[in-house]
Formats: sequence, structure tokens, C-alpha cells
Amino acid sequence: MTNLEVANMLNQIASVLEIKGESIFKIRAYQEAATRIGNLSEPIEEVWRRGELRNIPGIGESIAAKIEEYLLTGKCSYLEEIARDVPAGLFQMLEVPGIGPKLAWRLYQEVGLTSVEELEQALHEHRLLGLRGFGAKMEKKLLDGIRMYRQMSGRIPLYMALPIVTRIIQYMKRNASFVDIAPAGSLRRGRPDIGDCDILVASDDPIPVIEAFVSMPDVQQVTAKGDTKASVFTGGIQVDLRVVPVESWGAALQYFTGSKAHNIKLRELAIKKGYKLNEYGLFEVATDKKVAGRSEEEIYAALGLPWIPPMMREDRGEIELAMNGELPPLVQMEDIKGDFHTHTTFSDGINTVYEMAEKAKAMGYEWLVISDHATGLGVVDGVTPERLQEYVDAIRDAERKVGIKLFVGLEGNIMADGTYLFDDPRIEVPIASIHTALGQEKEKILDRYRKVFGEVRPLIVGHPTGRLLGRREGLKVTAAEVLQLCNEYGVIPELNASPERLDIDDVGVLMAVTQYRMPIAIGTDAHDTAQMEHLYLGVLQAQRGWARKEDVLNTLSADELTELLAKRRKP
DNA sequence: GCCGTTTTCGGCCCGACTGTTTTCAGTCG
Repeated sequence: MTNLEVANMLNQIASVLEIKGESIFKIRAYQEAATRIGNLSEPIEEVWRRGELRNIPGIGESIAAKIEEYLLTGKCSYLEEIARDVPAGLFQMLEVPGIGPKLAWRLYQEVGLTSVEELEQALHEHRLLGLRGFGAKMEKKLLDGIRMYRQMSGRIPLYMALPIVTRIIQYMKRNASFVDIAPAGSLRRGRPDIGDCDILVASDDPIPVIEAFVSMPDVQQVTAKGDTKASVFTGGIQVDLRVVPVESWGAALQYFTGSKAHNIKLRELAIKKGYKLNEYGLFEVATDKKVAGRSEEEIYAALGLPWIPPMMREDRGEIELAMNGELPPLVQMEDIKGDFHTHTTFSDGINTVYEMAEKAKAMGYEWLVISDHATGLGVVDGVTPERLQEYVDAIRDAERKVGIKLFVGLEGNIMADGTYLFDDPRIEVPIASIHTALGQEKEKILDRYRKVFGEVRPLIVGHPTGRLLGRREGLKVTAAEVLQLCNEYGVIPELNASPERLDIDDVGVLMAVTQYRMPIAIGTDAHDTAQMEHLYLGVLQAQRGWARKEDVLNTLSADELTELLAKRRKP
């Protein structure tokens, strides 16, 4: 049972309780527990086996018992009982913007609606008009909401959201006047997937700014428009814009960056210290006097904390760490000296070894690992043992010509039966990856990893969980399970920085560096020179997992990496 | 349901926007 499954179970309880109008605090308790478990840096089963469930903040007697039952039996009788009289379609209705738990429950109780489709039909037939608090505007709002619900279909990847927001910011700079503008929200925190985009503007004259925003071309729908904030639907995504007074810029940036859980913790801390924190500043409760607000640093400092990097603001214990003065100095893009995973024309890459080396040099790297696919992958014409010397020679040749250290890597295939294609003493950086038989059962997959880790001792395991963001769930293994094997056999997990993978994820990184104290290797898996620039996505995820410079092997100099590889090859 | 450098009971983050039930509840982030 994975942490995510347990967290989902608790979130489901929260949703049912919400629909039934239970106490908001009870609901929040379940949500809080779910968040904590989703962010846990070790498998929840381990914690449970040690009898330490109750040590997790937010988990008390009742929730601990439900987790234990779920781990033992795979179900939760409490959830089954309370969900019995709630049609499954109501949870879908909650996804429609404008429909919350109260309305969903009323629509079911008073009209008998049990799905988004039934709701749509009822709206078209104007059957809801007589209901208390239900006018023509509400009808339109919900029909719009259903259209958006169909278009949204989940979250979009960070690298796709970035250009949308950049374009909007450029448009705003040309068409409105203000003091400052910046992205906030999950975008600023570097989340790999974005639900909606938050943009913050500093101005003491908000109305024209809001007007410019809602009248942008490409706006499909204005979902909210007030004096200081507005929301629009554009490019298949919701974009929220908030205008704040210049003197509140820091407080607003902090508030609008989130995460929600981080902000709640921060406001609780403020209350304990006799303050009130909102998007306008930090205020002394007794006098209502503003004590901070111009910059984020000012606010954190007034609360007795160092500034916390946005990538860490997920309520994974970073506030406690900051209170103790133990915030880790996060790895930075400037620390990166090379890329562990690149492909060339020797397999399915677009550019030659020489061109990739030139790109690495242009990016200011000291070294680059060329790691083409080995043979054994049906769809790709990989490097064969017969061609290996030609491959090595080409790499050495480019190394001389470009004047940058190149390492000979090879991305070998872990076949369906756990054989490995292929290793050779000339390969300095063997990367073992699963590309085929992805649908195997968990134990089978783990056996394949175990066999190759034990027999071949690859340096790195490539894209360990096989996930493709928004497209494919991945292998039936969790990062936690692969990391456990990595720890056992001394294999380094890759943080694959390809925008569609980001595998291992941020929680996996957190687990690797805080629990196992093992380093990670960032590889872009670039199939052309442009994709090598995705390395920053890997650094963002590493930062989200609290990785320091010394946790990331990409920060080694060419000499240090050479030394590490030499040690490794000794018997 | 959880939790306690004020509390084992009584709190639990904060504000904007919307529609409509003219004083506020529901939704959202």
C-alpha cells in the first residue's frame, strides 16, 4: 500500500464528510493527515510497523486506527459506511467550478441529480430555476462551469504553463501601467504540474489593470472580476490575476505563492506570536499596526524565520526546520557542472556527439555524459557490442575537438526477464532503464531491478518509476520501493529532467536525500541539443526535495567524477 | 478529528467574489 493510496483514502473520507456537511474542522483534520502522508519521506508502512503512526503531526487515535485497518485489509469500513448513500457522480460534480459540497448535496437531495450529465440536462430544461437561491445567472454560471470542467481535464505540465504566463505578463507590460508583476502560486514553487496560473501585480490603481487583463485577446471566459482580482480562462487553463498595493507586495507574493498548507502553518505561527498575517501584511493584533509587508524576507524575519525558498513551501516540515535554523542550502543551477543523460545519432537522438558536446560547452558545463540506448530496444536502433568501439572513438574524438570532458555512458535495457543489454568495461557510466514490459506486476518489476542491480551494478537507474506526466501512470512500483533497492545495492537514482517524466519526483528526492542520505544524478534524457536546457526542471524538482549541492552528483567537477567512477570500477 | 511554552476543553487561517435569501452563505484559492 503506497503513501499516495493511503492519502487518497483519507481525502475521500474528507470529500464525503464535506458533502454531508460535517464540521469543517473534522474535514480539515482528514485533509491535513492526507497531505502529511503524501509528503512523507518514507513509506507509511514502515512508520506503522515501528508503531509510530501517532508521531506524524495531524494523526491521532482515530485516523491512525483507520490507516492501520487500511494497511491490513486494503479497505476502510468507516469510509464504506459513510459513502454508502453518496452517489459516486457527486464527486465529479464537485470538480465543476462553482459547485461545492453544499450545492452538490442539495442538487442530489432536492432534485435527485447524481452526475454532471444529469446536471447539464436539468440546466438546459430550466428545472433548477425554482430552487432557493437559484436564478438565471446561476444557471448560466453552472453551464459555463460544466464547459470549463470538460475542457480542463486536469493539470498541465509546468513547461507548458510557463510560456502562457510569460505571454500574459508581456501583454500586461505593454497594455497597463503598474509597479511590478510576477508569477506566483504553484508555478513559482516549481510544481511539475500546474492547475491554474497565478499572476500578481503591484499597483495603487488596480481598476485599469484588471480591465486590461480581462480584455486580453484569447480570453475565452471571464469567471470572476472584482476591484482587485479577476480570473479568466485562456489557453485551456485558468489564470488568476490579483492586484495589491505597492506597500503590500511582499506580503501578497508570500500569500499568493502558497502553498495553502504552508500559509496556514505560517498564519498559525503568526497568531502564536500575537500577529495576524494576510496578503496585505503582518499586523500586530493588539494595535493593528503593520510590522512587515514590503518584502517576503521582512515577513519571515518578523516571524523569527529565515526566508524560505518557494520550492520548499509545501508544509513538509520546512517551517519547523526554519525555526531551528536548519534550512538546507539548496542546490542551485549555477552549481551544475554537467548532464548525466543524453542521446545522439548513435541511437534515437537528432544531434551528433560533437553537437551535443558543443551545446554542453555553450551551457558552461565542465563535462557531459553521452548515454545512447544500447541494443535490445525493438523500436530504437541502439548501440551494439560490435559498434561500441566506434561509439567510444566518436566520443573521444568530440572530446578532443570541443575541449570538454565527455564520459562514455550507455543506457542499457533491463529486459522483461531481468537480463541486461549490455555492460562492458569501456562504459564509464552504465545507466540501467526499463523501457519494455511496463505493465508487469510489482514483484516482477522489482525482481528485474534486483537482478540487474546485483549482477551488473549499474551506476545509475534511469527514470526509476517510468511515469509520463498526464499520459501514463508508470511502472507498478513506487519511488520508495526502487529507492530501497538503490540503497541496498548502491545504485544512484536518476532524476530524469525530461519535462514529461520528472522521475523520480520531488517526494522521491526528499526520501533519497533525507532518509537514505544517497546522492541523485540529474539527466535531461535530451534527444537533441535544445532539450539539454530542461536541466533546470530537474534542479527545481531537486530543490523541492530539499537537495543540497552535495546531494547532487551533477555538481562534481570533471576530476571528481572521474575519481568516483574509477573507484566504482575496482572490484 | 487533532492538539496544548496560556488550554485535556475549546479552539482550529484569512479574505475576495458571487448571487441573491437585503445581511450572508457558499465557493474559491
